[in-house]
Amino acid sequence: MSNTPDTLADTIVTRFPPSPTGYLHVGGARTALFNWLYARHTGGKMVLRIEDTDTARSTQASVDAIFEALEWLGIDWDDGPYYQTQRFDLYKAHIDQLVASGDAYFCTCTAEEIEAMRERAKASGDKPRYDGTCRERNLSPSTDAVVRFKAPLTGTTVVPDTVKGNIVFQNNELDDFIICRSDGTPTYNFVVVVDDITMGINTVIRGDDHVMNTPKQILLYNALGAALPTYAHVPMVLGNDRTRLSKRHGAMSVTAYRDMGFLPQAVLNYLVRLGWSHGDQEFFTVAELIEKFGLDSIGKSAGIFDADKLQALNGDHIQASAAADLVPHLLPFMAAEGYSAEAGPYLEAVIKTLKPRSKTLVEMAQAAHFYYNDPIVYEEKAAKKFLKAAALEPVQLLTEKLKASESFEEKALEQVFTAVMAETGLKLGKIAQPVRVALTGTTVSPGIFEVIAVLGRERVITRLTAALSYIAALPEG
RNA sequence: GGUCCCAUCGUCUAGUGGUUUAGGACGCCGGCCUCUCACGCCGGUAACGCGGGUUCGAACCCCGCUGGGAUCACCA
Repeated sequence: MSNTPDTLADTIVTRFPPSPTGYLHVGGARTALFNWLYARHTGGKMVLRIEDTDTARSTQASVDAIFEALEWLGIDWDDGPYYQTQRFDLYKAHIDQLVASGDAYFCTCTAEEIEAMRERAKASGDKPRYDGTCRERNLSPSTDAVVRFKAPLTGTTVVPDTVKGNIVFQNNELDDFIICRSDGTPTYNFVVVVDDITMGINTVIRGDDHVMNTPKQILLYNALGAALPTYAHVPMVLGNDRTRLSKRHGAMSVTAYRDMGFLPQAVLNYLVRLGWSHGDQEFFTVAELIEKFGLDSIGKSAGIFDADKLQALNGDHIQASAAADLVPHLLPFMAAEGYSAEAGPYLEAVIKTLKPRSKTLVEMAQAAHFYYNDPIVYEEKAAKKFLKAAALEPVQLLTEKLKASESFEEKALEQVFTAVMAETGLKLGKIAQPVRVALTGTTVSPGIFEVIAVLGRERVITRLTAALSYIAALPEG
């Protein structure tokens, strides 16, 4: 790993810095996606950085979960993963630098004293913040001292933001925030800046819940003598109650959507459209996104996560996918449904019949069950309505003709049905429904000719014969 | 409460002063297609938060209000 900043000034370098305190949720995934798309779009690079300085809450399981989610989404990176806990020496050096330059100082105020300060400020209607007790005391390092950044008391700090324009903060709203805890570990706002500088990050795309941190970070850039990155604070993704996404909003983890039968490209497509637009276009392939994504058409207002729309989009992506490409995604869901299938022409033919009628892979796996399920178990209502005496003659006739038919192509099958209709005088519905129940166990399935063609002669004859026996065994009446 | 951000159909959005009776998508409701359910197609429902300006003309520009959100740690 290298700490050399990228020297190619016009190469875009973005980053995705998750903190491993849980799974990757949809909001985080969108942030990763925007950074990734922008890097890919510009031919730049994306850095992955694990922000694990909160050792109490960070877990390896979370790190693994994040990798797993990113991999499923197809989001990769060019540099890293870096772990902040492995960079403490670097942070320490920068803290020393700021202390030496007079931009930071040691503070020995206790938690109680700080608390009292806040109470006093609140009582007098002021902003509760550090009052600068140790600011000019020139204290030396000691075991219980923290290091505070010496923030300017007057003036303004402006955050130049690509999405929101210039955001102006009064410096007297900021206080001397802590950059190094009494246990010697650096704090978030500090490590982010040191990392972004040393990793050569020149484009920071993140949720706008970070805008309040940005002036502090800008002050740090200034003190460290580094050039500011381009900022793009993207509006947040909210739950349907319009508040920050959290546990109570139900499924939030990216992998939960994988497990519910969503395609990664559909999730990506949905997420990118939540806050970014390209005219009226709704459907995008990943390649198209890379080609078209840009910071200029990111919206300004927060968006609400809408599972219905995701599902509709998932249906579109299923429909747009080649059957062969769906195979590896579908197989695990078939296994979960309790039956096994194997990749091959049969599965692909099955998928073709199901693509237009499936919103998720779970639905598809459920709907595909009958193609593999022998013998067919009839749904009670379906059997009662269609597998009765009246169906005996046409189904018998159809079975005979099917046995004799040379071809099992849909065209030929249609002719067979036409012949049966002519001989029995029945309409197609009267014949197709009993056959559908005989072949699938239900009244709902893909087109009857499709089903017969895909199942093939052997299965069809076996199932029709079984249905005939079933009807024959029925008690009179 | 302070600070900051935001404001077009229920939701995601197009729209950057006149081409707008405000378009698309999801959802919802009808209809068509039809061997079932879907798909598809056709049609419908539904929005510029309010009040002031600026302008010959405002969804688009300015101000105020209201509403919503974010954030205020020795978390990240």
